[in-house]
Amino acid sequence: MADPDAHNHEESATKVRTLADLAKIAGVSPGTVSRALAGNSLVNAKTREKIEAIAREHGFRPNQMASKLRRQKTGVIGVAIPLGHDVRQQISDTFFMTLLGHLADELTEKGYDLMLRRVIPAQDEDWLDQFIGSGMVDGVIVIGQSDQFERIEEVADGYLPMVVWGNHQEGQRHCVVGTDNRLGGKLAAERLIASGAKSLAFLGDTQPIEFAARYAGAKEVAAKMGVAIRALPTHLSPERTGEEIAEHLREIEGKVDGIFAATDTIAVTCLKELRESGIDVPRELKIVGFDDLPISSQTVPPLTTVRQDIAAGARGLVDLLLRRLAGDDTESLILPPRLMVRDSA
Amino acid sequence: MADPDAHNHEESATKVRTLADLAKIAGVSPGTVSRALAGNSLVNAKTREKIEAIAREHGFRPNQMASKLRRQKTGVIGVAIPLGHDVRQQISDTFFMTLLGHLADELTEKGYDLMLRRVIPAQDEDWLDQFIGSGMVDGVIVIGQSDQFERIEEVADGYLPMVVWGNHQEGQRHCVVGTDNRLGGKLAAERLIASGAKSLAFLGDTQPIEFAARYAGAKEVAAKMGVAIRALPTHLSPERTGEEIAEHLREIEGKVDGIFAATDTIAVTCLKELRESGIDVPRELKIVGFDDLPISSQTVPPLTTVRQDIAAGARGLVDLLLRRLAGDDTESLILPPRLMVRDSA
DNA sequence: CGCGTAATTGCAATCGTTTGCAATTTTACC
DNA sequence: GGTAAAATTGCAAACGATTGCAATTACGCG
Repeated sequence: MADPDAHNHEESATKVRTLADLAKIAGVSPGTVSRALAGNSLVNAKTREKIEAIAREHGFRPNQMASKLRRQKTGVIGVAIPLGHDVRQQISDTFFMTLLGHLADELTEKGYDLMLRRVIPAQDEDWLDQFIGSGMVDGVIVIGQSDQFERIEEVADGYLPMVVWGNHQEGQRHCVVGTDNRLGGKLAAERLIASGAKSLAFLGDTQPIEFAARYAGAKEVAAKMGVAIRALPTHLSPERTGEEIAEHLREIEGKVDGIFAATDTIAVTCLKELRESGIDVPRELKIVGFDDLPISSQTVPPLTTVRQDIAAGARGLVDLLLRRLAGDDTESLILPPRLMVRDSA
Repeated sequence: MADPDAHNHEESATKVRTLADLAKIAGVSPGTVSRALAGNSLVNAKTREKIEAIAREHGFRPNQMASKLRRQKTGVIGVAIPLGHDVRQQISDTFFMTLLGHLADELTEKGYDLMLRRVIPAQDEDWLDQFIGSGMVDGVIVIGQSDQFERIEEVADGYLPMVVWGNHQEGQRHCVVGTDNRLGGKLAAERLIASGAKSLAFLGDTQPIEFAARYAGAKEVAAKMGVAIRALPTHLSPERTGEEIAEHLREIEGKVDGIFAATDTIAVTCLKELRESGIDVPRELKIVGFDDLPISSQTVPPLTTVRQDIAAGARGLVDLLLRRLAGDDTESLILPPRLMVRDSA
């Protein structure tokens, strides 16, 4: 605090870059410096203060690589975003990005750094082992199972500190945090039917198991209520999606009066296309989305959607991962979805 | 390829975790294994193949920490997001997240990993030195100057491999990539005035220099055209912003007929509040935003806004950083904004 | 077949910290 | 003041890969 010249890092005659350098100046051994800087060890208070002062004066900071090598832990959590089906789909997807933001918050708070890696499994089927085996991370969070369910399962058998955002299936072996997609799908379908829809369509790719589960839930309800439902595969890549949806809409015009969109992003595009076609929502066609993105309350009409609690998801992911790092073989965490009734259905 | 049992990583009697282990099996020295796995060295082709086969069979991967320590480079680029004024403002901001996504793409493509760190300068004024001095990254990209302009300047003097997303100011020393905010502000104001606005308001926080420059540009045009303009400070934190904007709108009702929103996020909220108040856009009130987020073309009415080319920005950031890593003291890169005329003004 | 050169491989130092263990200094107490 | 116990500090061996230099082997050619 009473440091008269904290700024002259540059001026200091001798560059001190290693513990040894600093040790020489302080007149102690490197070991002592290490302990002093680590803080909690058993070093004489006066010695520590002196060392800390010198360190501050020279802007010294111990080399992390060496430290991590020696301690065999990195303090870094890897976050992988597999882009399975539609390349470039998710990295620009608001939902995943928001989740990522929350993850960054949570991890930082717990003192971990976050290493982000976008992977294209199709190009490199070894992606997960490589990330884990790289020795760069203490644990891994995978955002989205994409079409990599099996691979993740395999890895999970031999690698504890991994948690995945995605869908939970009966008997799966990897630890997952995610919304109950099937239930969400049910809520959506129930709502559509309750508000008068007689014939439903699911807009989205049914390959990814998250989406498949949403569709399955909707299908179950539709079957029970004696309502038809069909799936219209829709990609998420920003360029094609508009055109594709427009096509679908033309195709189903008059035949379908209730749309369950796999994500809000799709739903919002839908709303836009419908507005341009002069089709009234919700009178002629009802729509329910999924996610409850910030935009969804601001569309016209405001979107009825199934909410995923992203912040809770991020907290869960980090929480479980830390427990796993501590050796605990945690259970999965399934979050309840919540129907946000607004005006589109 | 002709590997009869590539799967039995687990079964392999002896765990091979180090170069030395592998070397023993292959009957060569660790040095040779290192060279063989590195690929490009001068190792006998047959020896290399044998080593690679063994490595594959045992799922061996060299320890990164050791490698990085020895080679004195990490292959990791740090990406810092300083949350200056409004904590939690930017990490959930669509614009920054999209930029981050593109950065991840670009960096991955160039073979770098990305370490993400969210920092709250107010809590830790040493954030930048700490990130750089951590020895964890070869270079740093800072997303947004926030209120940390001075600190960044200081650091830039002694640290070459840093590039910042943000605003460019006459004579600044750090290398920046960003949109010409002042010009963007001018475009916005010109558009508002051209479409008939007689009295303008700027909605946004004028503290961050990016926003300040946008406001300055608008003010310049307003002054030249003899039109009034006022700034209405608006925070970006998701919770308060709606209420705050509503308040502003009540306050200026009738007095202002043209709004320049500092970001599309603000503009979209504005549109929503106005719709609820029954104020017609653009007839009674015109609005121009900034960013051109994906949502902006889907609002009602579609938002006229100033477009920032995020992808080009990310490419520029990475490109300049790599040149700086190679020792080149690069110039800043200023991208031209583009007015996207839609229906809100 | 012998020798010179080129192609491979092995050796051993190095990157900078951490940490168990031993050595030393303090402190406490009789 | 002396001795035992406690508190500090120093020593030196890891951590695991890389790489300059030296040593060995292979190859070409007269």
